Amino acid sequence: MDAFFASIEQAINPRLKGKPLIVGSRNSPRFTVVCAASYEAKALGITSGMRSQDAFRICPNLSFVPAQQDRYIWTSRQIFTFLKGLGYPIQYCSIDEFTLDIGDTQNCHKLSSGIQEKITQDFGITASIGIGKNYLLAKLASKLKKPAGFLEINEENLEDILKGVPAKKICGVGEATNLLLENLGINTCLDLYQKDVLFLKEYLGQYGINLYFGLHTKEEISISEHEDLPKSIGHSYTLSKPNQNPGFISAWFRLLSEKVAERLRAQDLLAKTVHLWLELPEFGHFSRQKSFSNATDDGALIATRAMEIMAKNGLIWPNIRAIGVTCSGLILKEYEPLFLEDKKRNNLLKAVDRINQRFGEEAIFPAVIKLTNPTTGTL
DNA sequence: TCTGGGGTCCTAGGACCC
DNA sequence: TCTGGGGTCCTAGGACCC
Repeated sequence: MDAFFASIEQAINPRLKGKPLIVGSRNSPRFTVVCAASYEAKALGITSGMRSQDAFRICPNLSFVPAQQDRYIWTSRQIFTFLKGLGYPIQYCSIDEFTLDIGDTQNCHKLSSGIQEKITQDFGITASIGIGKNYLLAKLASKLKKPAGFLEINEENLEDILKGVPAKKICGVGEATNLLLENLGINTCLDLYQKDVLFLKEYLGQYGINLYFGLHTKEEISISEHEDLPKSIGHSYTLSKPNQNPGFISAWFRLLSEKVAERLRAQDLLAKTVHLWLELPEFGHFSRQKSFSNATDDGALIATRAMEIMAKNGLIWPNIRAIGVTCSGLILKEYEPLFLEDKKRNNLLKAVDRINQRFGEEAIFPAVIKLTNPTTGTL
């Protein structure tokens, strides 16, 4: 989908249509970055990832909408369900991107325009479609004609198209890799496409091998019964200014851990590993992880473990600017707890989840994480 | 000059097992 | 205690994507 979050906001609110608009990561236009920019905003040079203050400098009468994840997730699911109904093997790539294996379907142009019309009709937004023999080429094709575009890369036009596109347009080639490629004299996608696997292996290691086969292999998407488990679930928050108050910091540990735990429980997952991530004004980024033998979906325990990791590394209430808690080592929760104490705790958490589902996300929560101003993060 | 927040994959060294 | 060889798991951190 094109400028997904911004397009949804414009579809819902007609007053925003045709206007430069950004969707911000937080409620306030200050202290936030651009999550998505409408095409009208992009035309002025506003890009996602940019600080919203800078965006306002470029365009003072920019419209601002805080991100409303629920809407985007809902729309994404509706589109996924529609695409799945077409009967081709499908893969979820990200909230606004899906891959279909259409095999040897002859008239892919007709299929594509049908999909595009349906999405525009039902949701008021546009999609771009790329066709290729594998994910990397299809994804590249979809990027080249945005918005509302269609491009097929096939054996006949492949060289013509790739020779005019810089190599860094390929998904996975970022700044560091691009610099390496430039030093090897590889500037266009075609340069990269024509290198052999041994050459790429020599200079890029395992990544070079993956890149070679990713570009050349004819790919198939298998229809797997169970959806893949996520690898990690995490939340982080940047404070408006550094803080080292133990009560304040531990409240944030708990809040982030609760958000993670809630998502674990929603997907019937337990986590074995807890990652702690901190940004310390004096030291920069700090991250440590630890695995535990008993996996958990309890926010209180996750918070305790995160704080243990901090203390074990000699950090006793350091001055903190940003804090993150992530869980990995995720396994499916297949059995209910055996012991009475665990069972009671489990039932309590389930009840809390049900109350919040019914009455809103913050209907009930541990008292220690009561924040009077979530924007500034004051207790 | 990283600004925020949510992710994935890969590397390389250490601990530990047989 | 060191000699050899094979393997897994854990951890820190880099690169990249949206």
